[in-house]
Amino acid sequence: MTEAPHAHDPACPGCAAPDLAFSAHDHGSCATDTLARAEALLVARGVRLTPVRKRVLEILLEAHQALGAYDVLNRLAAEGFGNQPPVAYRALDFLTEHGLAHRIRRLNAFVACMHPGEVHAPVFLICRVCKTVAEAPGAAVGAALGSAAADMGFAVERATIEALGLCPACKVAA
Amino acid sequence: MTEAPHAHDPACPGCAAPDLAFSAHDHGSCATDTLARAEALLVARGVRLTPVRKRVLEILLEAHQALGAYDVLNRLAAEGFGNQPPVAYRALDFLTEHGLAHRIRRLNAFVACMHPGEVHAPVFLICRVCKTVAEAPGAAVGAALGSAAADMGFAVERATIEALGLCPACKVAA
DNA sequence: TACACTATGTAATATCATAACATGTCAAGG
DNA sequence: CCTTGACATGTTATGATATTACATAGTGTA
Repeated sequence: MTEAPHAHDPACPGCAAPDLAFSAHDHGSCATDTLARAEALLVARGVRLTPVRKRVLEILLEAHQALGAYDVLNRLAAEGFGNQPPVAYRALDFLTEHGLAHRIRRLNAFVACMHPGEVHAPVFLICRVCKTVAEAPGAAVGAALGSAAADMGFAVERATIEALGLCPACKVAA
Repeated sequence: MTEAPHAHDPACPGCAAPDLAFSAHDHGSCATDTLARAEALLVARGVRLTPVRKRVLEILLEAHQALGAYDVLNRLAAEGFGNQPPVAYRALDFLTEHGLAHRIRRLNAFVACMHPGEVHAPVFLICRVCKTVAEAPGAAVGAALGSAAADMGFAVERATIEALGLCPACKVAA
């Protein structure tokens, strides 16, 4: 991580994000932890966390919120990496395939996964006011979906489950 | 409907689509029924099913599968309606807002809703082989999602639930 | 008719994503 | 050590999806 750890700041949109969700926490440590876990995981799989890929993962972790591919690209370009879309998309695709990042289709954006390696059917909660994206445990939802699909003879392989609504903070404010 | 009713044809991708899902049925009648229900519903709400809107709904019903906005636009343009994107997007947005159509985010596409007026948290099953989109009953999935979200203090307002996998026919073929 | 309201048409542009190909990097086998 | 093959990155170009802004036209009502 290049960003120093910092305490919870209600003005920071990232402060209600994945895994630690809508509660105070230390960005720096959760990000470094995640990055370390990610590296170990990829080594175990025999694939490489190259500079671009690593930097993209760091960018997502630092932002601690959903970023568009072009947001990521701009930051990469500013640091001397290639400045064409495929540079960002390739790294994001790689991270997504390996479960280190998730795509939020509703936002055309990507977030770092906060618990890489663990099996999880991700469920995303998107606050329509502050745009914060939280990753909720999705086992029960996934099971319900699998069951509804099975009733129709359909076999689920992947699922996109995204809820739009109000996070606790914005609910209070409203 | 401008398309004549026809019996189930395994070669027709629409023949495994919303509501009647993955089983044989009569396209013409399910489409005309749906259109009639839609009209009644809008009259009751005091909004207008104008020519463009009606035609877009018909196009979706005829296609009986997910169509991109530009697919819809091309058909409209061929029939003398405007040929700029807003023409299609406005009609599609209107239909979506009134529950007459749904947006499939994974496909950047739209499908006609087969049971307008009924409250339903739509769940979509997308076959990765034949691209067919089916709408499954989503009450249980929605409830699970609402509950998982509530545990984190998040209030769900809308949800996107889309599963990618294999439909019965393609499962057998594989 | 005049007015307000809604809907449609059109131009221009923004945003998101991929195909195709050239170049560079690196480690394993000769 | 050097070749070779696999993988990764850089770059050009283009395609696909979506929106903003403004002009025009229809609709119902006072």
